[in-house]
Amino acid sequence: MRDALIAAAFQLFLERGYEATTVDDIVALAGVGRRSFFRYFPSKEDVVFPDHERCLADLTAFLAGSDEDDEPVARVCDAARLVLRMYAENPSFSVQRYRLTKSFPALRAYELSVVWRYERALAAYLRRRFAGWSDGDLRADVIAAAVVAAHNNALRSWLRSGGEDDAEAGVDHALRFVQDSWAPGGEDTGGGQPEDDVVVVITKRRTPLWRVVRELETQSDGA
Amino acid sequence: MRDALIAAAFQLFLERGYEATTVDDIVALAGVGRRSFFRYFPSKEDVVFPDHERCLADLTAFLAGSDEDDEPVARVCDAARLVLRMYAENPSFSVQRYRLTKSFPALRAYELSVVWRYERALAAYLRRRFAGWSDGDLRADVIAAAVVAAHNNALRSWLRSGGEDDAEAGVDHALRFVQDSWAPGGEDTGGGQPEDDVVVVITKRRTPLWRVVRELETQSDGA
DNA sequence: GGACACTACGGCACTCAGTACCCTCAAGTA
DNA sequence: TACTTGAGGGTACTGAGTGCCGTAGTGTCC
Repeated sequence: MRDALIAAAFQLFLERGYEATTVDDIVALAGVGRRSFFRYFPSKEDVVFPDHERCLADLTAFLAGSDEDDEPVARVCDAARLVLRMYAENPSFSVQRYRLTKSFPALRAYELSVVWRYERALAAYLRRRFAGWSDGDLRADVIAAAVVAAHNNALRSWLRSGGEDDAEAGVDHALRFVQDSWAPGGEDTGGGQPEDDVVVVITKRRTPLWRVVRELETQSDGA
Repeated sequence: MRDALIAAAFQLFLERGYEATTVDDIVALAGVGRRSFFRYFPSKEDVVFPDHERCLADLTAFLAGSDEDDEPVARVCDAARLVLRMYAENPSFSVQRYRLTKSFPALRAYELSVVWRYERALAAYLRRRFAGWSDGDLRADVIAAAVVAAHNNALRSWLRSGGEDDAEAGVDHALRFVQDSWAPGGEDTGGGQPEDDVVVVITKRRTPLWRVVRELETQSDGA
C-alpha cells in the first residue's frame, strides 16, 4: 500500500505538477482512504522522499561504527558515498524526483531540511573526532558543509545527465577536492612520479598569491 | 502596520509558542484585518524573518558591485559579514528569533531555505569568478558552503551567548579558517616592494598545494 | 463641485493539508 | 462466544493561504 501510494503520487505529480495534485487525488487513484495516506507519510512532501529516513539511519550507524584509526575526513566522505549510492540504486526514480524538486519550491524547501539532517549527522561525528582541537567545532561544521556541497555538486550533475554519467566517479572526484583541502596526504596514493621531481615557479613579487595558485592549479595536478 | 504585525506576532509567539499562535490571533492583537497580514507577509513564517529579503538584495548588490581585482574568497567573506551585521543591528530581536527557530521545526525549515538562498548567491558569484578554472563550479559550491557554515557557526555561538560576545570578532575568526584553506595571500594589502621584483619557488612535484602556499605565506608578504 | 481613478484595507467564502475521533472488519485468542 | 488487536475507512474539525469583491480615503482632472 505504501508503494501504491508512492506510485500514484508520482504519476499525478509528473502529469499535473506537485501543487496541482491534492492528497485526495492521490488516494483516489491508489484506491485507499485519505486517512491511510497520512498513516504512511506524515506530510504530502514525505511521499516524494520515501527512503531518506532509512538512509539517514544507515548513515548514522555507519559513522557510529567507525573507530579511532579512521581518518575523519575520509570517513565522512565515505558516508557521503553511502547517500549517493541510495540515489544511484534507482536512477530513473531519482531523476524524476530531481525534476520535481527543481520546479516546486515547497519540495526544494523540504529537501533542504533533509540535507540539513545529513549535514548535522556528519558534523556531529566530526565534532566528536575533533574534540580537543582548537576550533574543533568550527572545523567540523565547515568540513561537513564542504562534503555535503561537493556531494550535491556531483549528485546534481549526475541527475542533470539523466542518470547516464558515472555517479560514483563524479562524487569521488568532487570529494577528492575536499580531501585535498583538509585531509592532506589523502591524494598521495602512489603513482609513477618520482617523489623528488621538482617544480620551479617564477613570478613577480606582489602578485596576489591567489593568482599564483590559480596558475599552478591549471598547469599541474599537485604542486 | 507591518511593524505592528511583527510586534504582535513576536509577542504571541514568545508567550504561547509559534504553532499555538494563529494568524487570527496576530491580526486580532494588531487590530487589523486578516487579509492584510497576507498582504505584508506571504506566509506566517515570513513574519519571523522580516528583513532577510532586503538583506539578500543587499548581498546580491554587494557582490555585483565587485571588480576583477578582488580576491573572490575574500569578497564572499565580506558578503557574509554583511549578513552578520544585519543580525548584530538588533541583538535582542535576533536572540529572540534564534530561540524561536531553535524550538520549532517549521521555522527551522524556513530558515534553511533562507540560508540556502544566501549560499546560492555566494556560489553564483564564485562561479562567475572561477569560470574557466578546472572544477570551477565545484570549487565555487564548496567554498560558498564553507563560508556559510563558518558564518553560521560564529553567528550561532554569538546568539547562544545572548548577544553578549563580540559578533564581528567571532565571525572574523571563523572566516579566517575558510580563507586560510582557499584564499592564500589575503594579507597582501600594500608595501613598498617594486613591481618587477621576482620570486622563485622551488618545490617537489605532488606536494599538496596548501603546503606550498603555507610556505610562501610564512616566508614572504605577497608572492 | 463632481467624476474619475488609484490605493489600502476589510470581509467573506473557498480550497486544501493535517488532525482527532470514532467506526468497521478481520484475525487471532482465551 | 466474547474479547482484544490492528489495519484501514469516514466524518468533522482547525488553520493557512487565495480570490473576489466592497469600501473608504486620497488625490487629479475637467
